[in-house]
Amino acid sequence: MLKEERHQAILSQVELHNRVLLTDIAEKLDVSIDTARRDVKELDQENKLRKVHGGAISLGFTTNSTRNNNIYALSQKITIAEKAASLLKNEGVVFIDGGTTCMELARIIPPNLKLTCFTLSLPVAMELNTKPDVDVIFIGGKISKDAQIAIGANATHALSEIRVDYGFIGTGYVDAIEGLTDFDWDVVQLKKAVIKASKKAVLLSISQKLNSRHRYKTCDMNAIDTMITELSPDDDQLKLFRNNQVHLI
Amino acid sequence: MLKEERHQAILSQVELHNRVLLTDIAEKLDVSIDTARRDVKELDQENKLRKVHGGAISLGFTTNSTRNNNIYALSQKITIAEKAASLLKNEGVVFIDGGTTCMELARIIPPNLKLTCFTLSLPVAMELNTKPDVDVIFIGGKISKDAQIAIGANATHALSEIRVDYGFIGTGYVDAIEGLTDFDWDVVQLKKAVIKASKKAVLLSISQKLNSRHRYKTCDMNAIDTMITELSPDDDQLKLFRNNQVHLI
DNA sequence: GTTTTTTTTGCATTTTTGTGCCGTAAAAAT
DNA sequence: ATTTTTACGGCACAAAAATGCAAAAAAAAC
Repeated sequence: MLKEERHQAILSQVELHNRVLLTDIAEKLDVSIDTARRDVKELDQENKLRKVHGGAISLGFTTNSTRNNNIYALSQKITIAEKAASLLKNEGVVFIDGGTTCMELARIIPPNLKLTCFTLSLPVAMELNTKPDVDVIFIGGKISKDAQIAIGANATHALSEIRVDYGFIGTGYVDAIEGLTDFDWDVVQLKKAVIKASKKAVLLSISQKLNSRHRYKTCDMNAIDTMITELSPDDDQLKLFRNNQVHLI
Repeated sequence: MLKEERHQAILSQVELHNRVLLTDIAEKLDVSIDTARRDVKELDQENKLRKVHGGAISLGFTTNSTRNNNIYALSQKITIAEKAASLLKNEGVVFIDGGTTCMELARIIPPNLKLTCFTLSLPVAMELNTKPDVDVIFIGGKISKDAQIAIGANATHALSEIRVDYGFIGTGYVDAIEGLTDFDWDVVQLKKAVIKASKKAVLLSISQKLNSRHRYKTCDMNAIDTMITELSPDDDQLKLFRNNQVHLI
């Protein structure tokens, strides 16, 4: 059997079953494990598949990073995400909310950092799932069409049974006096539950949201342990928030 | 024998078998290996075939495999998905599994069909979420890195509390006698739970998976209510499955 | 018809490539 | 912490490709 033929056979196996074991290749194509390994290695270098310990998996699984390039205020959100990432510790257990800012946080998690991440957000879960050393736990429930997060009693209840080191959350509106507010009642219920489940609640918010408010209240500012904006902590725009016992980063 | 004759003979061999060995050419056409090599080299330069170490392979053979960079056997999977979609009824409650075939099913759900869909798969949930009239309920749990589905006791238990009209599932391997098998133990546990939670279990599988088996068993064929392949129900390849009380579509 | 030139072919030699086996290192599993 | 599985480098052998050369065959020229 020609090498090229084997390569084709391996690729079709990978695409058919999404994964293949080296031992299976060796047996099926009647070659040694070493040859199977070398074949897979070459195909991996040609980007035809992805080699993993003990076998290979289809690229289709990993290349679905359809990055949305037109995120509002992306650079600011990346700044925030980087600050937030500095709080992450190896072997930590955290919650990551939905929303574009939290999505950026998920995206920049260093590849070798061991984490356990809870989330309610489908896109965040997908992104986290590309990190080899991150355990992802999705809190199930009915999925909200626009926010793409799980909502409802089921999700809220599931949150009541966990306790994480850090809960990274976003909010629609934030004000030094009114605290965190939003216009979606379901979402507010969830966020309350998240804050309760977090030893430390970390708010990620771009400065444009400061001093804005809406209908339903998530919590007071003092329920927030740390607030992260793209601004320097001693920026004038943050002076109203220094009265509260909130850490600014 | 003229060179041109040999070239024709080599080409016809390649077209017929998709491949040919230099040694076979030399023997069959009664020339030395060197001549065979030189012939193949020329044909390769004329782009009539592709020369590889030890022989030659048909161009179609390789371009074919590089073409389906997206999803393997996509057209077949769409055929299956369309058949599966015909089972969907308005206001129905169904479960949709992960995998590329089930993903196609999720994709082609008609926009005005009112459905409640349970799923364990992140990509399927994302896709379903784009349908305005589909209620999506994600069954939470630890997310499996490669399959991108929720696994574990939590998910299994959550499944035990629901009952859907149809459970559309995929499988890694299927055999008329051995039934459905897979090589991921966690996934098998999940599928068992899905089948239990379904009034009718519907298996979606392309014909290439027929008569293949692996380590762990999901269920016998008779646990499946309906099996859908891209083949016509009276196709010969399905004859072994007619003994079971499985509907074929 | 013969000679010359060009092309083709086969052979020997060297170089490259492919494959299996082994020992050890690294990673997972228990 | 120990055992099992998997990965990787080196080695050896075999198969194939490249190269150079010379003989044979075919084509062209005279």
